[in-house]
Amino acid sequence: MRSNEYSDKEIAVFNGLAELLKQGKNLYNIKVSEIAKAANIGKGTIYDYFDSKEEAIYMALLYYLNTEMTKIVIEVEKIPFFKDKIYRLLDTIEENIESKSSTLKILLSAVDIGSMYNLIEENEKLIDLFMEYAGRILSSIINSGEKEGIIAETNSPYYKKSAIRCIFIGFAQYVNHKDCYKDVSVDVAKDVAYTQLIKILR
Amino acid sequence: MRSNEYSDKEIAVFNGLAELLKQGKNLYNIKVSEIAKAANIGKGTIYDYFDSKEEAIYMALLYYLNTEMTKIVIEVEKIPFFKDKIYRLLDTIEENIESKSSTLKILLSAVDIGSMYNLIEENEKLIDLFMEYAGRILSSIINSGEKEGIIAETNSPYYKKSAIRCIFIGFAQYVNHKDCYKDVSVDVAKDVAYTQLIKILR
Amino acid sequence: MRSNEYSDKEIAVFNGLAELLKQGKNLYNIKVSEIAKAANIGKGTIYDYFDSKEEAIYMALLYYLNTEMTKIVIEVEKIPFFKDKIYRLLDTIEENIESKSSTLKILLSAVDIGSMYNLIEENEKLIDLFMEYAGRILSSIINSGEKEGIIAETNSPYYKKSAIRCIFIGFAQYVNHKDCYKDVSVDVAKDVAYTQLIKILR
Amino acid sequence: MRSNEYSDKEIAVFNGLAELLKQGKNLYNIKVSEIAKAANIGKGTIYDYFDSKEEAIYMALLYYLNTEMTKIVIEVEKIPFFKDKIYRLLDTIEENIESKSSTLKILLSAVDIGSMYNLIEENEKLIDLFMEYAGRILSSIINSGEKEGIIAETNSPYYKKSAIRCIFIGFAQYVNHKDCYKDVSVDVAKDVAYTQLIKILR
DNA sequence: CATGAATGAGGGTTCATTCAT
DNA sequence: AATGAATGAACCCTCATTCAT
Repeated sequence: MRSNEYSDKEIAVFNGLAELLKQGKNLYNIKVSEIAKAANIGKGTIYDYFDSKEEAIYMALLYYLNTEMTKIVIEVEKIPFFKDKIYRLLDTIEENIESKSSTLKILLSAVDIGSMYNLIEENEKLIDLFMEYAGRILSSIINSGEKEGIIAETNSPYYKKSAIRCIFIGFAQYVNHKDCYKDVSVDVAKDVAYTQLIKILR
Repeated sequence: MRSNEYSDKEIAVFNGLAELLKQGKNLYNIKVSEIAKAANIGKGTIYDYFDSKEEAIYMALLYYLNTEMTKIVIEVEKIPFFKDKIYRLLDTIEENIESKSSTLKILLSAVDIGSMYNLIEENEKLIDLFMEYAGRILSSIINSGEKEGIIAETNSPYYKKSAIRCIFIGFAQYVNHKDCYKDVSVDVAKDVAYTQLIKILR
Repeated sequence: MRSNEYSDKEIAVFNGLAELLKQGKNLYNIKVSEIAKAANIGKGTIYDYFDSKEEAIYMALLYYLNTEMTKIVIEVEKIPFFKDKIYRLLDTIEENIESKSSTLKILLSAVDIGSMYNLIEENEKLIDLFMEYAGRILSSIINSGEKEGIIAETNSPYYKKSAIRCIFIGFAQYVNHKDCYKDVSVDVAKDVAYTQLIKILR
Repeated sequence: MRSNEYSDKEIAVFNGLAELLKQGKNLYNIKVSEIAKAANIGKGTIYDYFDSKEEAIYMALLYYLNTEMTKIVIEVEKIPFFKDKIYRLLDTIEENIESKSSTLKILLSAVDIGSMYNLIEENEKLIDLFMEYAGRILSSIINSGEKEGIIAETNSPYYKKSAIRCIFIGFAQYVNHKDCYKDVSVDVAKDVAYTQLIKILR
């Protein structure tokens, strides 16, 4: 999925939308006129490239999901060691949730939200796409873990995948509700996550 | 938080809203006239009890969060044994996610969605309230686990809580995306979750 | 037109309405609920005595027009001398325009406004009624003026009446836009009015 | 205040509103959809040029007050002689009150009515503007009257102005309530007005 | 008789979409 | 191709009126 599959105007719309979301606008109140302005194009132009506002938003989410997840997948696949992969992803999760301007964060909250528009079917595609990327990341991690003898190969594939997924989601929850855990630093939370993961997978 | 804190009309609005959500209407497109119709009251009556559509929706979410979570907390606290508690909650998660008509499911997806309206602050309250209930459930589980010697008391409170939370969220993910795991039955997924939990907590 | 032609509730509505107008509420935005509250009766009760909000307002205007104008007519008719009559009316005009709480002032501005509601026909009645009272006042004045030899009887009845009317309206204009005439005191304005009147009628 | 300060659409709204008023619609019940229809534009377009219905109405009143009063002022200032000025204005008053389609008549009744909307402050501006135009007309008349020796210069400025104003308002009253004076023709009423004026000013 | 809770028609305003330029 | 002025359907909310108590 290369960006040059999209025209300049489409990219402009995607970026304009991302910009608005970063500024705190929420996806549900967003107006076409705002998108057009943020994209520096005329309102009518959006309708030359998209059939509706909803489609434009959906395409933007899709674009960013691909862009951002591809970056992460590539990055993780480049890291040779299990532990480094895990910590890199914990860092990524932290950054993306903490940062107001993380397109991924917006995406992740948007994914479930897509249903707001009558794009439920399309929404499924977004989720599936995300799962696909997640699958690739999990595979890469399991690969390393097994090579390094950290993961007991007797565990079922589901067991292994769900274990890793759980740990990441658990950490994401921590970051999301950090203020509920004032006595737990981020580094401690990461170490806890890693320790738990090791225990499960052994 | 007893229901008789609310007037009949308020309850009617809450139920009407739940009804609509169960029917697949989504929270973002919902119209006041639909709510009124579903609640079997006049449109204007809503405004005798709530200041705005948004407030009505927020109050409904709050009401159901309290109602449903209270039920679950009470149920869990009545169960004496660790393992039974875990399996009961796994069942609850399964039921709530599977069932189109689960108000809790709607709630959980709505909670993060509440931000759509300009009730972000109120939305925080909803999340905090959920976290509070979740905390009570976790405490009850940990209590049993420690009594029964399943949970090593040397683990930090955060370690214990996050472990349990992770496992539940992980299972919720499974149920949500069941079709991605066609070779894994629900019972297997539950057993995996329990096994993982035991491993982490030991 | 004695007040005992009206029931207590009707009087309550009239007074409530007057109260609201004195408080600066304007006749066009006034709500039935406000009238009911000001009248210390239930909203529904108004409909036991009036067919509609508009009718209630119209009846109140009529009531006050009668009440206030009757007072003025009686007062003027009691005064024996031409000059005193004129000055008494100039005083009355001043008081009524100056005072925020003058029901007559409200009435006079309301009279032309009555057309707002679809009571144009009724509005005509209000104006006619006012003209009738005005006619009695003018007659009384002319009577005195002629007896005292201030008014030349050779003038036509229209000439005489219009002269007096003009002078009063002119003074009313002065009071209404007093801030445009900062160098003219009220007493001077009254004297000017009287002087002009004498000149015309002679 | 030239009309090209306004866009075509604004003028269309002004004219549409005037049209509606001429048709007997009253300012208080007027609907945005009616204005739009009368202006031959879409309802939404009004909101591209005005912030609210009230603002649109206020701007229309302002526009017509300026337009109509400017016309009258220019006309009067062109007339060289005192008597002709007076009779011209009496004619103008007659025409404007008689004609259902006089925008000025509508304006004058609207000016005091403006208070209905919450534009009381703006309403003041309208009245002040009217007074300003009226002041120019009075000055022009007095100027001629003094040159021609009709007005005794010993009279105070207020005396002179209020005299003229009174006469005009008095005549306006006659026209407004013509049916109360069935034995007085318009021409007689004008002559009476002029005679009275001469008497006062001498 | 008196009430005020309930109603729903109605209207101001917004904003996605169109289309003439 | 690109625009943004214009549109009008849609929807939230108000408030005059009703009617069960």
